[in-house]
Amino acid sequence: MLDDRKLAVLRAIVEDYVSTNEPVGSKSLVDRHNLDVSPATIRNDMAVLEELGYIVQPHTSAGRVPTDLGYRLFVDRLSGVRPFSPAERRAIETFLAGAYDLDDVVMRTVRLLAQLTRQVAVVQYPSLTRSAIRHIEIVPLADRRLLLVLITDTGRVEQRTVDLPGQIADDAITQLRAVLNACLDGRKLADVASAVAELPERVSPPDRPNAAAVFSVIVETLVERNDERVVVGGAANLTAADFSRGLHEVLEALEEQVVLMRLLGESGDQAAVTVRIGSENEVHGLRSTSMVTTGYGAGEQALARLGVLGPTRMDYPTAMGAVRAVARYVGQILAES
Amino acid sequence: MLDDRKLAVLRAIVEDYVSTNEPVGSKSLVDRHNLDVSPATIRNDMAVLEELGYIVQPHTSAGRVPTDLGYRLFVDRLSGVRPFSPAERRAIETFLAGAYDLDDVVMRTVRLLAQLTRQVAVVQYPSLTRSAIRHIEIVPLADRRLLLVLITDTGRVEQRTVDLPGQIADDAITQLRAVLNACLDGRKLADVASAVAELPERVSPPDRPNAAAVFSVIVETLVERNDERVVVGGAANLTAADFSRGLHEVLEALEEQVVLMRLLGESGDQAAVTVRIGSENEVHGLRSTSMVTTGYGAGEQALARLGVLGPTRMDYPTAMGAVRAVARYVGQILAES
DNA sequence: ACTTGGCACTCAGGACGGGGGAGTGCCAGG
DNA sequence: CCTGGCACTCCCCCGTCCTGAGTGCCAAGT
Repeated sequence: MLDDRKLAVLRAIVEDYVSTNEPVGSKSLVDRHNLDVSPATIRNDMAVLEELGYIVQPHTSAGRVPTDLGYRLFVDRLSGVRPFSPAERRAIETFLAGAYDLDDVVMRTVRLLAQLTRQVAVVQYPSLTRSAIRHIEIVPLADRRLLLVLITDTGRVEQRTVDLPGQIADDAITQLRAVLNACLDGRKLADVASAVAELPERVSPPDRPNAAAVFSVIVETLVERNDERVVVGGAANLTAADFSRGLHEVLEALEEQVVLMRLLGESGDQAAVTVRIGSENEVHGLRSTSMVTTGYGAGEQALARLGVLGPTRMDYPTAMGAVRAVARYVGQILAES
Repeated sequence: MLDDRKLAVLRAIVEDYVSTNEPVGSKSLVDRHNLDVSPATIRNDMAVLEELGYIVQPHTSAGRVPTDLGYRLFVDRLSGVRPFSPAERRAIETFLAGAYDLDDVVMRTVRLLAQLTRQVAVVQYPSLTRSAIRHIEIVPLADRRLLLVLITDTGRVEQRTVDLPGQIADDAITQLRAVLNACLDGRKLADVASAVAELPERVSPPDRPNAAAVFSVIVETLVERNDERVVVGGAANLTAADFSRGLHEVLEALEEQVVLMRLLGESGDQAAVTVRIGSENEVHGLRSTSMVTTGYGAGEQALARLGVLGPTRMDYPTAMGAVRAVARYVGQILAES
């Protein structure tokens, strides 16, 4: 059904279309790539490819354009991941190495990805749940209000205000701080919920209502409210691709943190680079875009995901290479700090 | 030179053009607004207005379009600020009141502004330099590395890692923490630099090199590196206005924090709503956009600025009203927390 | 069973060419 | 100073034509 030449034709169509943005016809195909057969032969192959749903023609008497299915076949079987040259790798590394805190790492990563791929870059903040607590700080703000600051071993700092049911004395705060740090330091955040459950008995009875308020905020922050932020960059690159009328929808989708989270999260394998093409995205406004994502993290386990988003007509090998390389180096940076 | 009717004509032209996005002619003017004179009279007025540079016609035998100068006159003398109805105010208030921390306040503010004005919203994080230190925390991360966390009375939390020249003992950290909090708590950040200068003598000599490293990071963070972040939202609204080819440039400018800072910062009066129209923006890519900004802050002094950005063809009264109202309520929220 | 050249066919897109219409400037009269 | 009338100017829309790239099909060649 799909002999080698037909696959080669599909690959050629994808490559040409990606680089020229024009439907590609049989004649220009044989010219550009050195397939040593005649245009007529190619036409027959293209007819088959079209029948199978890998390509379409926008209108009669026009060249062919890959379908989502065609791109899918392309990334799955026809294209590798373009590896990055040592020079490029060095550039990535030095660019990221200059960062001085987590926010900065994330910002730099977004910029870097956007610039490397000339697409929209999307980076999720390292997840809380996989990391461990390094320190908890409590600061009185007002009479019945505290500021709770949580520092994780990935360098992330979470802050939350707590409204207390009653007054609280300074030494009670000191006690509470000691208890919290004694019991929670070094705990994986995933385990915190259960650890917190046994805390109340360590607090002197009169302070328990206040302590309970603090505890519930901790649990809420870390476990239930899984509000990973997602940072987007390079939106200007969207104007290069012509989404005709859809650009508005794409931009809208990019502003919905929830939507982005879903897109990033729905990938199977954490370590591998995964590609979601066009209609494979369930999000309505992104039916004509593709996402290339992968997990990243300090060490082995993935803490979060990052990737790029662009038109389905995208240079997948390069995008995949960039995403993979950047993820790797961000992981290194995070592991070091 | 500019009698009342001519001003009325200019106002009418601006209003019509803003709402229809089409060059407005003499006839449609007298129809829509009840100027009780004939089209010919209006034509004469328009000729004068054109001569003075307030309006132009895109081509002969077309209606007139306001120039930047025209809009300028409009906002300065012809339009007030559209006040918001009590219902709208309540909506703003309740929307913002749900926020649980500073990040959330800023995010909500951006969304709110974008939605109210259907333009791009721009919100600067509350400035550090105007606020005071509420607490400083030091947490050992590794052998020769500390995490420094600064909490300000505006609820902002700054974090920075410090690389130390030498080892540091736990009790030295405790001492350092005590010294810092004793001397800096409640200080305005603007005064911190001088306060820090006298700190070294309070530290026991052997620890001074390490302490110095910490102090220099503090000063650097708070004073020299004035890295106020700017958050942008509602970029999708740009697609409604037709920037033909310039949309790319606008999006690019919006991704440059530095550019945004300059735009927000360059305003004179902190409290008033200021408008910068088209070519009044020195930034290259934003020559066809206008910005409406104002300062906001807890209490009287402005901590930072916020505003909206859109095409020069913008509903200025509404935009100004929205910016003013939102700034006011954000200030309230900040003052409370 | 493929491949190839030939041939007729299709259609998007650019060039050309009128109207139609909205708008203007000017002028003479109120 | 305002007004109606009038001639004029272009943009824009619409229909027409034409060209060129590309296709599908077929009959002949390997």
